[in-house]
Amino acid sequence: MDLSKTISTLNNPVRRQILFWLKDRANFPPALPEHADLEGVCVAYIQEKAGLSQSTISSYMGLLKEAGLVISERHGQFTFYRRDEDAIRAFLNAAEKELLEP
Amino acid sequence: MDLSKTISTLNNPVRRQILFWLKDRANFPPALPEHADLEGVCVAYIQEKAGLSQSTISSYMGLLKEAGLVISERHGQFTFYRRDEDAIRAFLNAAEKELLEP
DNA sequence: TCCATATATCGAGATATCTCGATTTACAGC
DNA sequence: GCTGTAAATCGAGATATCTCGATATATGGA
Repeated sequence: MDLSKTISTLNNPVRRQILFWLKDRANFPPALPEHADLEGVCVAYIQEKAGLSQSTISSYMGLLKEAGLVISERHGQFTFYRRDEDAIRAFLNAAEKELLEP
Repeated sequence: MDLSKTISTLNNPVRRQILFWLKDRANFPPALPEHADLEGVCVAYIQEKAGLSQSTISSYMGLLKEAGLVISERHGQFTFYRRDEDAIRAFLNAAEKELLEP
């Protein structure tokens, strides 16, 4: 849990929005039939929703992954990203611990 | 509670450290006798502890104040800064609400 | 009023972040 | 192998942040 790294990753409205959208698969177009049983959302869908370039979203997802906030899984040509709920909770706990008294 | 603004204020190790130090007055030199009954720490003490320039610390304290994380009170030539515990808790609650499922 | 001290503000150079388009890599299917 | 699609990486210009020293403002005391 690198608090500094996580905070700087979250210090961007688009990355926070992506993390928010990833709470619910229904925020994205339905998965292809052959991906029906896979968790996560592929980069192209996230990109379309966010309205930024493919390269930007790819690197944003890389940052979110480095910070441990998402998990990625490759299936064929597709990379699927999903939230790491445990890591997100761990970040919030660490932030509380640092910020709150005593 | 402006989450974006608060996060970017916290996206700096020195500002987070200051907020941490302010948990305990004992992290700073003892107050002058004439300030014994006042809450908070003056800029010069914070500056000395942080080891950055006076102007930098003054503007950092301004940012922390703008973000609502600290409260300032002027007494004579001195400005005393102290944590706003309620606002800090409010930030953590807002962060949880945005980040956590559902 | 004049001076000293505490803090705030200003202007600027160095560094980091944002975001893009172009290119590269990885993979699937023919 | 060749082609097409998905994603990752690269290089760069625009913008923001960091941090400083210099200056301005506020206040208290001689």
